[in-house]
Amino acid sequence: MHSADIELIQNAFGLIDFTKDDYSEFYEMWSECEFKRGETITDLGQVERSFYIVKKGVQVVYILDKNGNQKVIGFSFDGSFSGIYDSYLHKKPTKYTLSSVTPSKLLRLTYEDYSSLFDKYPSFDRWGRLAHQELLIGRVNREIELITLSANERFEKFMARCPEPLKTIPQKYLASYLNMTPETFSRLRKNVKI
Amino acid sequence: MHSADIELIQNAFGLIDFTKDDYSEFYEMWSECEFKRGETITDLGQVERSFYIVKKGVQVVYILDKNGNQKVIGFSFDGSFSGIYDSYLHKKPTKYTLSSVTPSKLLRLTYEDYSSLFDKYPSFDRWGRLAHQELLIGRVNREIELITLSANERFEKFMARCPEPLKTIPQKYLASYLNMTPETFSRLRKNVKI
DNA sequence: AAGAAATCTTGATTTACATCAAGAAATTAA
DNA sequence: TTAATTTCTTGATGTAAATCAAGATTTCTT
Repeated sequence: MHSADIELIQNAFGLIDFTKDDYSEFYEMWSECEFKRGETITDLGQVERSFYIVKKGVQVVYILDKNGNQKVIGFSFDGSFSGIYDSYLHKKPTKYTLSSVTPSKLLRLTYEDYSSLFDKYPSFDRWGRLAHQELLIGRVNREIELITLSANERFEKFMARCPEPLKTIPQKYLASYLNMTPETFSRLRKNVKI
Repeated sequence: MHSADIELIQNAFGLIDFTKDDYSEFYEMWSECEFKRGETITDLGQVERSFYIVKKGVQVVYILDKNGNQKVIGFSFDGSFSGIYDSYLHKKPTKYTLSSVTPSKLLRLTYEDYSSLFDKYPSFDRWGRLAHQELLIGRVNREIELITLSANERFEKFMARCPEPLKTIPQKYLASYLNMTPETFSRLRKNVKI
């Protein structure tokens, strides 16, 4: 475990006070893995075995609708968490696919290690409460934008705050995340208010 | 504090082991309040001061879109939590309105008492982590349904699992929650696949 | 119980965005 | 570099659901 990785982990778990306890056992739980451009990390029907921190690259979680179209649920990239969370926590086959959009390096934590954290280090429950609270609020905000805004408004609002790593991936993923077709996305980009 | 209320609280905080500690101080934190049919509980622009457990009645959280249409984000009813959560936690004016659809009795907990819980009773952090985790998964599932399903599919899926208390409120609220107009909802009810 | 208010229904019309199609541009792989 | 592949653009057309409108029904209020 290199110091750069330890720093990455500490940043990802920002609400934990890492000066308080000895967390060496926690750091040792993580192992590195790599995925190629376009590689599927966790496929539909599998049980998610890992919780990830992204070292490098962009990953996408999508679901297939009944016409076989990919519907992007979310992204992960440098510094953020990744994985298919409900499958991981409930140990049940996933409806989603986690795919590596660009070549990626991830730090992986198994479910067994993840769950052991909360008994081993009491402060992780506090982290979990606050982290999930913020994730929940973020998800509701996205839901509001999907419900209340037009395609054009969703486009403009998203582009105004688009994280740097997402500016490098094919636009079809952003279009899908914004719940519109690549054609619509393309037209909005040219500022043709459709 | 009556024993029926204590039972209600214990059920709402299902993941807490109430046999382990003395929670009398916790029970005493709650106070009862009532709202009339159609009464606004927390209005747009206010800071939410309360976290609620519903004793009786149906409440709705909605946001106004730019045309002034109510967009229903969620419901609460007998036994569930209520309140405008992000405003409560972040102490900032809300974009939403919390309104009492039917005459309601709620048990209220102030933010000060809520936040004191986690230091007073360590097991509440565990509760918070797991409760928020499940809320998050539920919210993502709703998002998926909004994105991947047609109005007809959303209607059928929702009606198949519609909680009893919601069967008594005006259909326009359900329609809005399903992100469709009352007219569309009405047509789907007659099984006219539009 | 009667009147008022809100809600629901049904049909006609509109519209935002999807779909289809095909060529242009960019990116990847050899 | 060049061919192959993927992605992006642009126009023409289609459609699910919204909007508009107005009468019918239900629910509240007194």
